[in-house]
Amino acid sequence: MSPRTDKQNKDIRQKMELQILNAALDLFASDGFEGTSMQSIAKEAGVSKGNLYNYFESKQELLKGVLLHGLDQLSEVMEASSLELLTEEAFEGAIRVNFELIRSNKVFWKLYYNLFAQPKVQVLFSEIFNPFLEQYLEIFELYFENKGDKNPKTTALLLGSTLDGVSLGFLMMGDAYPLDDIVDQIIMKFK
Amino acid sequence: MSPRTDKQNKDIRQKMELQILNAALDLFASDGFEGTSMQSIAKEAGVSKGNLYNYFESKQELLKGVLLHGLDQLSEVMEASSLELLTEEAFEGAIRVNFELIRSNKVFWKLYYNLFAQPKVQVLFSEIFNPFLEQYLEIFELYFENKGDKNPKTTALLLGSTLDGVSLGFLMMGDAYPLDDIVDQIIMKFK
Amino acid sequence: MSPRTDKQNKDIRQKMELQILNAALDLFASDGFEGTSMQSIAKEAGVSKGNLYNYFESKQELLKGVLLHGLDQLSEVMEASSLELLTEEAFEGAIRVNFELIRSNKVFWKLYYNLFAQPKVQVLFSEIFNPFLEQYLEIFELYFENKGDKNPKTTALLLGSTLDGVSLGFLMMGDAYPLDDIVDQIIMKFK
Amino acid sequence: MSPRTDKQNKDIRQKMELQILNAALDLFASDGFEGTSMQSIAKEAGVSKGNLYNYFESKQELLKGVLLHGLDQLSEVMEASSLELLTEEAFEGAIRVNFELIRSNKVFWKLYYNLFAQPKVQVLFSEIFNPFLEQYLEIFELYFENKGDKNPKTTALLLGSTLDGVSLGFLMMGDAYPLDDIVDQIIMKFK
DNA sequence: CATGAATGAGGTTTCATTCAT
DNA sequence: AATGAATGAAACCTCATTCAT
Repeated sequence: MSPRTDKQNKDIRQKMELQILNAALDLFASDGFEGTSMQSIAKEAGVSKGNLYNYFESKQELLKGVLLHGLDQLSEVMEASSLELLTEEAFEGAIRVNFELIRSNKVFWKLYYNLFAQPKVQVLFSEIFNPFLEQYLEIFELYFENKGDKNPKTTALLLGSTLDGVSLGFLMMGDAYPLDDIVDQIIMKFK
Repeated sequence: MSPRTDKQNKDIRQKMELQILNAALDLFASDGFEGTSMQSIAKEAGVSKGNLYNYFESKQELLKGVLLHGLDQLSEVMEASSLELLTEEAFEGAIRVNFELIRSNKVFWKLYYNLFAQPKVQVLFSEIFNPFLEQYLEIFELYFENKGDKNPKTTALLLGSTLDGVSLGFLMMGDAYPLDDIVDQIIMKFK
Repeated sequence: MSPRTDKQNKDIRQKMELQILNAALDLFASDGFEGTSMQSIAKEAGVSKGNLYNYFESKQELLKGVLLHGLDQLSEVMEASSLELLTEEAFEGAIRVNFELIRSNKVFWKLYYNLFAQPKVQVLFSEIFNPFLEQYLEIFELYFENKGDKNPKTTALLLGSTLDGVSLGFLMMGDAYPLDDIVDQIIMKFK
Repeated sequence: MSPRTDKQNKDIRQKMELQILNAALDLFASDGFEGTSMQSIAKEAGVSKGNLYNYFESKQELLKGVLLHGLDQLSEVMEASSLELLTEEAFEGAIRVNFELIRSNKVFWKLYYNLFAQPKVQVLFSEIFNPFLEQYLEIFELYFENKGDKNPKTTALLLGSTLDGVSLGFLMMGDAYPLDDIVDQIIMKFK
């Protein structure tokens, strides 16, 4: 009956926070942000409604938390591919990794593209993902520039948009979408 | 003392319906389907809330009306491009026309991509656009097949996804997006 | 193209009124008063909503019309059985006729008992049916008094309530209710 | 700082639920089911509209709650009269008790007969009361059969309908209805 | 940090009735 | 007498958030 140590408290808090984030991610992705109630998140996460607000001070903040958490996980994987110049192999690898990431966390990416064109949360969305996206684009731009492309910026944008379009198609159509073949073609067309 | 003639009523109905459809399109596109209230549509259209329901029997039906109306306008323009085999010029023309359409009706296409990944209305969305999309894909598939492509279906899918991605990028970024250059590149890569 | 004569106009009006009354009766009986919309009555009767109000100035008035019309039809049949003293045969006949009436116009009686215990329309209901019911009771009272009953009023009330209860049961249960046998028993118990 | 204990919460819920049920019973009985708004129930019960829905998830469910609560109270009283064969005294007692119950909870029975012939809630009504009514009928059937009645089923039905009619009359007319005398007569006629 | 009862604004929809013609 | 477009109040219900404990 001794009081919990600080560390214990922190652990508990962290675990709870993770439960909430996971529950929210699942529900936001499958029912949409507006279509998900705080009630249902609380239930799914095994928390009381009131307690939810001790972890995230509003629904918007919770969404922000979910997105940041997803980005965190992403960053861990991508640490390596920093701002260096890509070799051809590294370029191909980056493309393939990109889709591995999507395949391994479909739910997160469904949410991502669900929010992509949603005006109501666009500011939040941009705040979070723009730095990430810009870095991505820069790496590609550098790569194309180095290959002698006259319009490396445009090509990088096109590649980015292609990745978006293909990701979206894969996420919507599921296994009917021949992702591997398509990735091969993308690489062929851009490498 | 005499009742309105049928023609008068028809005129009123048509004009009002159009007002409502336009108001709804604007608001759905800018605030999202769930984020738009029937109240606000009524106000924007200059109708009473109640009268809205004399024209569309539910919010869903109104959305359906908006989408079908957009598709109608589209079909008028695209009548020509029937299921014939495309020449290289026709192929290039089809791609360019595709983006002309988007440029000329950004609001509609914002709504389109806004709904694309929204679970709550996905069934309705598919019902309306799938036939249209499948026809599109078939035409491209035929074109690639005729060019000797071993995987015409895959290439057509990739092209479709690329168009989606680029459209989305253009709609989100606006004039900062170098659409013309990108379209040129798409044509180069696929022609 | 000569203008309609007054008589023609009256005929048309009468016919239309009847159509409305019948439509309203059907719908009130099957969906309840509050559950029936003026819209649906108009449709069923083949009139426009607006025109409905040229015949009955409100929903309440229309209900009143329906009830009065039903009572009218009733009175036609019952004219004979005026306030005279009943013989035993006439008494038995009256009971049997009562149920013939119900059998021959179930819809009206469904509405009758539907409204019976509905506070919202009770005033209207009483206004219309009380005179009729009181007359009925008086005849029975007279009959029982003449038979030497010490409490003819009470017996008449009990008979009235029994008729109500049996009618209600028959209307609710339909053919599963052995109406004929029950009527025989009522007559045996009261004659 | 500490949360309410489970017991406290349970107490609050129980008390509130009872308040709501009572308010709803009163209003449903006096204004009808369709004629009563959730708003008015909330006000009468001293709850907010929203909180009402924490207790009953729809208006229909609230009605169900009201009916089940009434039936519960009934069952407490009637436990004794199980499926045994009735003696003449017990039979007379059952009839008298029946009306005691009605006298002691007029509001509930007003609602009962108000719903009896209402199409919109008939399914719910049957679900709740049929088992109860069938048991009642069976007991009477048994009693009449044992007395040598050739048509015990019919007689039981007639008795049931008579009880309905008399209850209805009493509830509608109030003290002007000579209930005691009438009950005596019912017993005389059926015993 | 934890609970769940409570609030109240706002959402979609229905409908009796009026009105211009 | 006839039409159906239009109104606006009111109905049911949901939900993010707060609060007492």
